[in-house]
Amino acid sequence: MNIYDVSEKANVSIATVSRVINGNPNVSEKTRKRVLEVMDELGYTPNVFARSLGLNTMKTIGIMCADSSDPWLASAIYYLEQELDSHGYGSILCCSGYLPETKKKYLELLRSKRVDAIILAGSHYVEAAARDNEYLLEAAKEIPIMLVNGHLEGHQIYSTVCDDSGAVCSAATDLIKSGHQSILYLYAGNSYSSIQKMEGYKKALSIAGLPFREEMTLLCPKDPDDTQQLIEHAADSGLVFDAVLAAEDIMAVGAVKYANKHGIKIPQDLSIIGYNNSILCRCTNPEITSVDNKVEALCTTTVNTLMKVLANGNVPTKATISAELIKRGTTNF
Amino acid sequence: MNIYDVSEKANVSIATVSRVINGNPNVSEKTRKRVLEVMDELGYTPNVFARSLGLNTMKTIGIMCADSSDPWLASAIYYLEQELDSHGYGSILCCSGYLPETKKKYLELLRSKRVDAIILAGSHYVEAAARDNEYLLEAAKEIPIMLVNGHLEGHQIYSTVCDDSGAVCSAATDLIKSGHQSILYLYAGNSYSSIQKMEGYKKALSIAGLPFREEMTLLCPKDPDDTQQLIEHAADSGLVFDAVLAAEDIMAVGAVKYANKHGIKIPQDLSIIGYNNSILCRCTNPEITSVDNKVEALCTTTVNTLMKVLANGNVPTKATISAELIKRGTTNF
DNA sequence: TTGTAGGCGTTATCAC
DNA sequence: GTGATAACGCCTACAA
Repeated sequence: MNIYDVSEKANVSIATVSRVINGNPNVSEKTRKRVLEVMDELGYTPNVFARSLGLNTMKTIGIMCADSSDPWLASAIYYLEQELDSHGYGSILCCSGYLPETKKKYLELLRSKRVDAIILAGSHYVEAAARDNEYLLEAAKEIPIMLVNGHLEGHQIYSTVCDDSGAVCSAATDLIKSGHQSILYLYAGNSYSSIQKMEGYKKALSIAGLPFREEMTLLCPKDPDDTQQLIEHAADSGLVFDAVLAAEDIMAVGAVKYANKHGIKIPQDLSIIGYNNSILCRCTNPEITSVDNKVEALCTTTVNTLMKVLANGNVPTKATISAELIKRGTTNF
Repeated sequence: MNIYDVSEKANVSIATVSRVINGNPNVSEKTRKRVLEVMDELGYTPNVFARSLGLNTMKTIGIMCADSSDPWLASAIYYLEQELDSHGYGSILCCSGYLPETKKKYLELLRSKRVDAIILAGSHYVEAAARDNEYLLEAAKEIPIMLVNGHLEGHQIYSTVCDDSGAVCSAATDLIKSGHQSILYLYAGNSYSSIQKMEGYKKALSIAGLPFREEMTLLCPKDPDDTQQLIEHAADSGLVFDAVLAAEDIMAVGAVKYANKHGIKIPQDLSIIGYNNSILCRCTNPEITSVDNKVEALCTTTVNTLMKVLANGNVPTKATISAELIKRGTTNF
């Protein structure tokens, strides 16, 4: 079943059939109708492989993420897929893991599939060391690279980021203004957004004239119980704090568990703010105040930018979106 | 940059280059080496479009799910993608939503992309009414359809399911044996697995000689607060229960919130069991006892079955995996 | 062991 | 408005 079968049955040339398929106006209404009927009758669908070969594009975008089961990334994937689909693009998904080598390997894999562009979802793709980002610059020589919540300068590299720094700074400032002096900061690593967030924390302290103390920052695993233990250990060692600001909701959950376990009253004796505004915030008692970093907006903006890029439009290489604090029971403002 | 460029530079025919690419043994070691060197030097990658056209396959599997941001589906996608990748297959992702029309549309979309098979992740694809499954049977005439936690009989349709019925029955029986007489059952809808679970609940009651009472089952939305309110309303209306068995963790979270709000002691006055063993179970206080329905095993089994199918092996059309109860603080056994 | 040539199903460029 | 025909890049009989 191919274009020849259709052309034969409709008594036209394959060129005409092709025109009908592609909506070329140079076909008489009569012919078009006949061809469409035959196509329908035969249940004909154009072969995408042949079409891709000729056009050298599959109208497909590669989406990379470290781990699609991470809640934030999972919803990012959802919004990206939906938005791409609405623009007539398909998506091929790769979970690259967090290691540089595997990231590189999967990027190559996607490139070998000749996707039209690659979207890197999440802030795990831009490393602190410039040489570790070389592979991205390299790939961007060939196809557009879109970063969702990561930032890197380079030809054909476009970033859409949330103002994580500003959001954390603002959240910390809210805590300080409502009377908190010692904010324990829980962070997850040193990805692009982790660094931004940490800077926001430092900035808020600096604005308020409070000193930044290394021991008030805790590198936490992405697990509520492990986080709880870490906090417990810090407190046992004499660390005093009246608020917890977490770079990820899951760590804020750990803080809530810590407080509940030790009979510390939330928010009277301990205020807690999470980040991402995920469903986890609504599972604890009390529910967690959290920064909504606008996954959906990040994703739709990314796709819209990409569409402009693919249409050879001129587009800014960096777009920034503002976060929003969602107030719940772990804070008293 | 194509096979001709390589052949020219290596002073061999394109046939030889092709043989080298495809690991055909009929090439002298010397030639192979030279060709590989040239390929490397030129940075040559075979064009997948041309290859796909000739072979009529892209070594790509379509993955459909209702909503990739659902935690269970998100991890299913993760495991499917990883397992497919390890077998040298790529994955095209589609989020179809929950409506029959859109499911159908996306299935067609995937088919038009000529994927080698389609994996339907989650139990939302098999409807109660036979005629609503017609589109699956139709598609299965052309390519293999794999159901992850759904079951449908048909040519080229393969199912891998968790024994949801047995798991719920066993959990309910545990509750009954530990002294509970009135188990409130929270369910999510009437998908394949929802029906299985409900049957498990009924079976446990029947085995214990307890009556099944319609009013002891609550159809809940996938939201902890809405679920909590629903339970509250039922209790206000005079419904009495000493245990809650939920078909999804998120509803169990709602039950915990209900108990916490009303000062009901868990598990002394109310036992709660969830389903999926997701991260949500570890966010509440106390943590929720939950049924682990083995997403990873379901996914790897599905992919392994698929690989056999694609290799024309003879494989059973249905595989069943057992669930496991993970005991935590919301039960006293 | 290696090379030649035909086919995979489109799209696009010419003529007419 | 329509039709022939040459790409697109690869694989694979079949020949040598």
